[in-house]
Amino acid sequence: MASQETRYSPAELEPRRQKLWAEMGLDRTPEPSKERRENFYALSMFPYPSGNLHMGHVRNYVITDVIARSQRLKGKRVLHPMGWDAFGLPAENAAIERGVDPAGWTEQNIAQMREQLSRLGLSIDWDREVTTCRPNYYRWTQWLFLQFLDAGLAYRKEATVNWDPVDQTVLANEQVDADGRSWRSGAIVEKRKLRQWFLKITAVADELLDDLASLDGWPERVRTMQANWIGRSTGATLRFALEQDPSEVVEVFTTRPDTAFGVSYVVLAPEHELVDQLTSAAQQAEVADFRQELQSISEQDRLAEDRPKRGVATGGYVLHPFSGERVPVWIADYVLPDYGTGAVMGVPAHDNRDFAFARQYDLPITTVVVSLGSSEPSDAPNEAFTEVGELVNSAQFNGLQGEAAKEAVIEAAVAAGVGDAKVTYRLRDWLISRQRYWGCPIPVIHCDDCGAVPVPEDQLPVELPADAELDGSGGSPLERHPSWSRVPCPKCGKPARRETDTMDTFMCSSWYYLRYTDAANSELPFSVESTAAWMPVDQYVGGVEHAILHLLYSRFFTKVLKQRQLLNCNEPFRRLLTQGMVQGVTFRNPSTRRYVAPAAVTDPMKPLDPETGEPLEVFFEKMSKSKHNGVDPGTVVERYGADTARMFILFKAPPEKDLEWDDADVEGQYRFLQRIWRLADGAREAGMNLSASLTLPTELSKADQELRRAVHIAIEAISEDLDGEELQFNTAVSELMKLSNAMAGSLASATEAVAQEAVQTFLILLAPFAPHLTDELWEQLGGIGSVHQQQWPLLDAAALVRDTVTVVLQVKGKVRGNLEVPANIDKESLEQLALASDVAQKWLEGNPPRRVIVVPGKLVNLVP
RNA sequence: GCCCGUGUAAUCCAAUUGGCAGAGAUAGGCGACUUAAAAUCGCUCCAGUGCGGGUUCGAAUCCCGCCACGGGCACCA
Repeated sequence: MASQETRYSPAELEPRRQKLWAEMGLDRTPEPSKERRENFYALSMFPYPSGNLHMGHVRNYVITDVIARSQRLKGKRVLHPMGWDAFGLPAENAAIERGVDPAGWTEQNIAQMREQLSRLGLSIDWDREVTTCRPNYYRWTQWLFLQFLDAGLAYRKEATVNWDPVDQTVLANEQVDADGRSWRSGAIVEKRKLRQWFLKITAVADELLDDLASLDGWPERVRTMQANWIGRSTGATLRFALEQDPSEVVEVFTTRPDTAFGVSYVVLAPEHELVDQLTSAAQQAEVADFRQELQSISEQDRLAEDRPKRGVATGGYVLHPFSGERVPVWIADYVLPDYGTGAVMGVPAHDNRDFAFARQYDLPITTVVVSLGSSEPSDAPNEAFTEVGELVNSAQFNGLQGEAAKEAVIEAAVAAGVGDAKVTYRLRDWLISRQRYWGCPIPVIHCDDCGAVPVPEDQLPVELPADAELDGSGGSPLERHPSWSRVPCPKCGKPARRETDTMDTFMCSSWYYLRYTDAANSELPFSVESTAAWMPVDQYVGGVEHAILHLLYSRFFTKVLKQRQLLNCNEPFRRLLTQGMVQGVTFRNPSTRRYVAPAAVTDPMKPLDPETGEPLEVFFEKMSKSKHNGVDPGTVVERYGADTARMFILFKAPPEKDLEWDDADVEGQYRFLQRIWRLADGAREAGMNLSASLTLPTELSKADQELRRAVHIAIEAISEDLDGEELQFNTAVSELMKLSNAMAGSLASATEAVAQEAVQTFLILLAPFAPHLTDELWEQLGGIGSVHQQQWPLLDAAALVRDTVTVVLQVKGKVRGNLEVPANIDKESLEQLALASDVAQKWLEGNPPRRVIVVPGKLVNLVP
């Protein structure tokens, strides 16, 4: 009879399996258990619905899906949801450019992306889908804003803020990069003085910083980035009274109160409010010129470190808080108005900046700290001594050292009423106002008599008007709307105006993971019970670009909601995996700097510019349209199937690392899955039936033992890769390949029960990675139910045991031979065997070794 | 300048955390099958782990000093 060979055809099989899963409700979240540890929350950072799924999304969601699927097989109740970060500028810009409706445009994109996502076979519970731009979601974003307002953590103030001239809105500090560019538009931001809404994230700065230590499931570098961003520094304020009016003081912040007696001058930021009062008549013109000049240069230039420090004397004097001596007051560009108190004490002997400044303007340098046990201070040091040490020239503080010196000075300052211990932060309050239409309206009404009045809860949501004019003419579209903002004051009923700013979209994404736990709740954003069951998220997966932004804001929300007793967890994300980028091969002509599309390159081994014939540079870069190096997930899925795409992405690189897209490797994965198909085909033809109940014989042949060993090695290794300290999908896939190689050579000749165990185990282990193929084969081989409803295989430690092991025989640390010995041999016998071996005879030349190192099961090292 | 990460075969990546540098894959070479090609199967070439020291019986792994690349922070008082 001819063989009934079948073909692996993902295009036919994958949609069919997906349909079955949907009918079975396989991805639905089970009722959570009361026992928290039975529940597992697997979460991907939700996407902005641009309408186009890209490879970065695929990598993100496939990683989370493997985790979700494997946890289900391990018997956990899994929550694995998906949603849309759907407010944002692209929708509004599309409206301006093409006259489309932002809501319709967004919904259409969501439908399109949901469709693209569904082709990947992700086990997502779509019943809990969350869309931040829909009133039934943003109603609760508004409700939460009112919680912040009620807690005194939301306030409006006039401040110098970052203005994005391209997107025509303000931005939070976190949304401006080190080069002063907007995270979205890339435009250099401008400074503007505006009245805006802020959330008081600084109120929990200490918790945000200190609790980083508890996040041992987070990458170290993300924790460091957050710590740097929060930037806590501990020190003191000292007050210097004005000479001409001792009731006024200049307050400085310093981390080195112990250097107080080394002050030669005080420097104010040019913007400091006391500058005018301090400036003498003689210095008026010079001070004015200097301030004028600073106005004309950009923030960037002013802050560039390599610039020489510049300043002018105000002609005014203050009095030293301890000695009462006159201290001249300067203004200088290196003192920033919005850090600390906007004023510093100049201690040139012990601060590099002050030292440079003092040198430049010939100001006195007084040494007041010397290194421990050192001699006399040098009169003309050539650099600042910035370490802590022993105080000299410091009156009653002489001889004190290090921290004790700092504390003594602070204590004395407090006692004399001239200073306080003080902690400052780099972190600023979160600016959440945006002058745009497509965002969540801030639920506040401004009344001339009552001030800023919160919209009563029963009037939420404050919905966006559907008929706002979006023509890009500048200014807030809500503000220009003829009627939307005109409402009566909820308190007094007089005509009042709605707040027309919308919220930063990061507000919407700071709590979406809580909504998933209780997505249909119409009474509250989420119940305490539902978050208690699921929170914190067990595994969060997303890009490292949110190391500060989203991840810091979400931690902030969590802490505030806990204080408000709306939530009972301290940190939202227990474990965090930051996946690397997906990069595409890029060809560039080094002389013209132009990117050449890979399709135009005839020989990828020796790439030449099709126009000029010049050789091209080849490298990998983040996929983008302008570089012509994007690979469309849809095309790949169409050609090879979702399982191949998933396998490739997981196998090609460790999850945190950047991944270089390579068509040849994709082919390789496709071939692997085809081999699996043929392997199963063979087993089926040989009559394998997974539902047949077979028992392992007590005596196994050598070959059977080897196959079982391979199976259980795979169970052990893959379990560790998926659930251990470090998630390693690439090695898990290679373990699967190893097992399949072992099976290919031995399955046909193995005892029936051993072969069945091997195939069954293999399919379950592979199921999280290639869910469609494995489910199909499971069915073809007569398995009961779906492969995804099975139990994760149990490790049989006995199967790993070998009768004999090969130990390495070293002489003086160099490998000189092997020894095949019983696995359970004791140390002494192993040593005897080693000494008696030919290798020992040959290399020791009859002399007894000085030392013998025996590592049981591994090696014997003879040291002559 | 400071902090973090990464350097292993032509390429992507492993290495039970101090124990034979190679598991897996891609590409290449050879062979089998084929009239031929593709597919498939089998075999196979290629590194002593970025560099220089050190600790150790033994180092990719630990320590010290460098280099390269990537990322973060940066006049923060």
